Amino acid sequence: MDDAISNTFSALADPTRRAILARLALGETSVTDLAAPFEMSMPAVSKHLRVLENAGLVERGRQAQYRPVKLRAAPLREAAGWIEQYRQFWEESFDRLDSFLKHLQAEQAKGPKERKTTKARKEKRDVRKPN
Amino acid sequence: MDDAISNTFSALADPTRRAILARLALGETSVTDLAAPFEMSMPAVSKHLRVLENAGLVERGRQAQYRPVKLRAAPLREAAGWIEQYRQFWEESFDRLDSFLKHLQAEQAKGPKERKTTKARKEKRDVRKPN
DNA sequence: AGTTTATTTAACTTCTAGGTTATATAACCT
DNA sequence: AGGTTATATAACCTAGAAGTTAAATAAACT
Repeated sequence: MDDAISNTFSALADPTRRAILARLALGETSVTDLAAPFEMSMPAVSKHLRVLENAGLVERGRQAQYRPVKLRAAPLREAAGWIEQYRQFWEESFDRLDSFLKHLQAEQAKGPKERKTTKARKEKRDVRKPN
Repeated sequence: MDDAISNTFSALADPTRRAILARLALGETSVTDLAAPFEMSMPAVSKHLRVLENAGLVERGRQAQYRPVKLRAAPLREAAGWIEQYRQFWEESFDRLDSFLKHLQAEQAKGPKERKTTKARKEKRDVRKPN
């Protein structure tokens, strides 16, 4: 895992971290505060915060002994962007393929000769990590 | 990791899997096809597909020896939903907090007595895994 | 029936994520 | 200076993720 989006999604994949983010939406606060609702040690929370920070989802300040944690929305834009870029396409292609396959099955019922996946293999194309 | 959203984000956190999904947006295809662009073994890709399937992002059919892989958009809706639910709030709160903190710092410059985080601790509230 | 093609399963390895406890650092308060 | 509070770091453990190779399964083609 080294690219930004992977980091973002990975950070969001943990319920504790999502809860922390949700809490932070209510406002900036201290690490101890953030840790309170969870049945886990402070260092564990500290690590989660480190993950969130590495993903750029969170920023840390300093006020006396406190290291207030603050949200950063930028990576969220990226992540949401990635999903949206495909999602609506997928919703379409889901329906499109669905009807297409029904059509194909109806055709195969008559003459089961040509195999769709064989053709698909021929038009193989290099789709290497389009991120 | 056991909840649906965690599974979805976790599945999306891998660039190989995102590439597979991107490829599938072009249409349903076979496992061999999907594996082709990657420098990894078939079983590796098979495992990735299993992950995507467990996350509900993909559905598998059967046509002869082939197990065509097809997209499912539902979990994407959920994931995008989760992000959007907070994102716009975060964008706001980011600005809100920013100006708030500037105001606070200006105040502290005069009389550095009250600590913001101390107050925050008192109004602590149980935000246990709101998913 | 035997071979080829497509895919999965099994049995491993290696690395990392997420947790622990114990200790260190840093700033505040007497 | 000494004690308390807030947080981070170190050192460790365990489970699981991601990859490998080798073998098993399933359907097609002669």
